[in-house]
Amino acid sequence: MFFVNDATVPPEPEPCCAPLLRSPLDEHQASELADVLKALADPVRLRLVSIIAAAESGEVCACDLPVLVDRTQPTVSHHLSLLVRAGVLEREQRGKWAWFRLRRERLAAVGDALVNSG
Amino acid sequence: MFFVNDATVPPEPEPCCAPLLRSPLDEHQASELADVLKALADPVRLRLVSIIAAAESGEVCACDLPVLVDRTQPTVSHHLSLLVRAGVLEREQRGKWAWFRLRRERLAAVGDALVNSG
DNA sequence: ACGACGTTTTGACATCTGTCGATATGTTAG
DNA sequence: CTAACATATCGACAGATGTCAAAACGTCGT
Repeated sequence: MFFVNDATVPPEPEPCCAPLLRSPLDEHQASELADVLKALADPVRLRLVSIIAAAESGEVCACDLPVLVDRTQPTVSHHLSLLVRAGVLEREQRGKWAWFRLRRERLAAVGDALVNSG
Repeated sequence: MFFVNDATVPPEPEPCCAPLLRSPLDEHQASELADVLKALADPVRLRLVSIIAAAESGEVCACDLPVLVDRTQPTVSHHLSLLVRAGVLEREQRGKWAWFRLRRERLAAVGDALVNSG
C-alpha cells in the first residue's frame, strides 16, 4: 500500500533528510523527514538499530536478532525491511544468512536535521 | 505504574532522550526514545515544529496554525498537545490565546541520540 | 534431487493514529 | 451576566501499524 518496493536502493542519491527546522518545511520535505523518523519511532526497531550499531564487526546476522528483541522471526524480518527501505540499514545476503549494517550517514543526517533546528 | 518510583520525583525529570545507539538500548530506553520520535514522525507535526522554530519572536500563537498547515483547529490542537506532552514544545496561555515555543534542548537531545550512534 | 535451514511474504487480527464535526471549557470585553 | 471568541475534548471513522502463524522462497550440503 506504499510504493512498489525495490529491495535494495543502491543508486538512491541520498535524497534523505529534509532540510531543517530553521525555516518552515513544505509538505514534501516534512513527509520525507517524517518517513525516516517513522522508521525509527518504534522500540523494537530502535533496539535493532542499536544492536547493529554496537556490533564490534559493524554487522549482525539476522538470525541472531529475534531472540535479542524477543519477537518472532517474521516480525523481525518485517522491521528490518522497513529500516532498509528507510535507508537506515544496509542488507547483504551472504549464503543463506542476511547481514545488516548501519548507514551512519543517513542516521547522522536525520540527527542534523533536528539539531540544526536550534 | 508498575515499578516503584524514586522517592523524590522532581516535577519535570527531563527523562528524555534515551542514551544512544552506541550500545544496545534496553526496552525502557528504546520506548522513551521511540516516544519522542513518534511525536516528531508526522508531517503535520514536523511542519508545526518548523514553523515555530522559524518564528522571529520564538513563539507562535495557536490561532495562526490551522491555516498554515491546512488542518482544522481540533486537529492542530491535538498535534500541539502531543508535541507538548513529548516535551518538544512549550505552551503558555496568554489571555485567550495559547502560545507555543520550541524546547530546543529536547530536540537537540534527540538529535544527539541519533548522531552519536556512529 | 532432496531435505534442512534461514528468510520473506501472506493473511489475519487487534490496536493505534490522524482527521473531522460537534460540543465543552475557558477567557475577555461590554 | 452574557456574548463572542480561542482552545480543548469527545465521538466517530478510515486507514496505518505491530504482531503472529502459516506458507512460499532461497540457499546450501548431502
